[in-house]
Amino acid sequence: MSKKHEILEVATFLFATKGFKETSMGEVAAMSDVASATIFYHFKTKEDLFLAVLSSVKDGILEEFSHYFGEKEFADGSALLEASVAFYLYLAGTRQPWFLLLHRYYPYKLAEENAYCRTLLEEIYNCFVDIFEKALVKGQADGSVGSLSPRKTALVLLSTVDGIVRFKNCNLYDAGALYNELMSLIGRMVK
Amino acid sequence: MSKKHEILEVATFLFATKGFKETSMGEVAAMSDVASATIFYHFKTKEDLFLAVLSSVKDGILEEFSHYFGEKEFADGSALLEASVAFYLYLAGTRQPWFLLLHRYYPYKLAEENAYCRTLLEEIYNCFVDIFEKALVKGQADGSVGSLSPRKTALVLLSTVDGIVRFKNCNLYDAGALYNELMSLIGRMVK
DNA sequence: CGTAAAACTGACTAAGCAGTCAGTCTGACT
DNA sequence: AGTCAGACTGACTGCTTAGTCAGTTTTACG
Repeated sequence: MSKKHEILEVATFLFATKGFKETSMGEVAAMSDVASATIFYHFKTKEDLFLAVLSSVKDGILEEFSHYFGEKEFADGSALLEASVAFYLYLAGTRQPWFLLLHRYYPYKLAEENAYCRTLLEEIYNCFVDIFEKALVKGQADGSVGSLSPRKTALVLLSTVDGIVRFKNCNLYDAGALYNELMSLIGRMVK
Repeated sequence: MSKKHEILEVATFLFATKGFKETSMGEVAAMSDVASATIFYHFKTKEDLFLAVLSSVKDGILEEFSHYFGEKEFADGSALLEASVAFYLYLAGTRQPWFLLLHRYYPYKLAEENAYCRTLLEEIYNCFVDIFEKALVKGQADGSVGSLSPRKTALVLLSTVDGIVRFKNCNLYDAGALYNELMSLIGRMVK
């Protein structure tokens, strides 16, 4: 593994688990087995390193998405919707650092003044909203979903699953224990 | 206003809008029109100051809650549930700093090693979950809510509204635009 | 091999930070 | 007036940190 890639992986982990300000470049360097000046050779500033991390997270999410939905076929919109929720929860379980990162405030603060950061966040969240919206539209076409605004409903659905993942990552309660309840509630919600 | 109280108000605002690590004691002192040593006279450490802030937020939430639900009567559980969601959104609008604070990761990180912090967070979230749960139980008694697990459903509802508030505070999309949709979706969800 | 660019590093700097301390000020009570 | 406790402060310290730089090592290639 190239040192640049190693730095990126370590930084992803530390920014996610400790936070941006709480992570020092020296720490990243030590864990990457690299001199701290090496980080500044590959990434101009600490903020630059963060943007590279966020970009790699975006790439990872888009890749996982196409891998998960790539070849599968779904009976109807309702089944696709359920699979979409399951995908989100699966991703949050296997890629916890990504979600820890996205549940911190720093990226959104940075997005206020940094257009590139804003773009990255929009791509990530649009991806998620689109998954839900497409399932709802498909469901309305085949009759498995009732009449409602697909976009707005998708946003509410994303809020719900994202909220559950956040609470889980904050150790407030367990997402797994809510899985069945969540699915039946969502089913009734969009019927 | 006593200087101690002034410090607490300024710290609440700064911890909420900038974050714990990103806020310096010097900054709090300057905005409170106080010498920085004065803060350390009233609060032993920066962490202590944060806990005092969180505690005052908890008190504020409990007070707002009893004020809002104090004398009102509700036709049925369904109406109470709607009022509960409205209360959460109202609070998030009028007391944005409280929610910005609660949507940061720092308090939950601190809660892992600090029992007092954990207690404060539990009191806050139990308050919210209880509001929803009580409405659902009342609704099941009067028939306006279907058969479902009140506690688990309350957790899902809290995730939903909390998720919407977070997205709004992160400038991802507007909670207001979703109000009507949200209410009708929740209504269908618990029917 | 030679050499030039790219990758990497140790030693450094300047700034910002939480927290301390010795002492001053204020106001209440005698 | 005297005194005493609590409120407050300026000046300081020791530590951490992002970022720099001049120089060394590694790599790619003719």
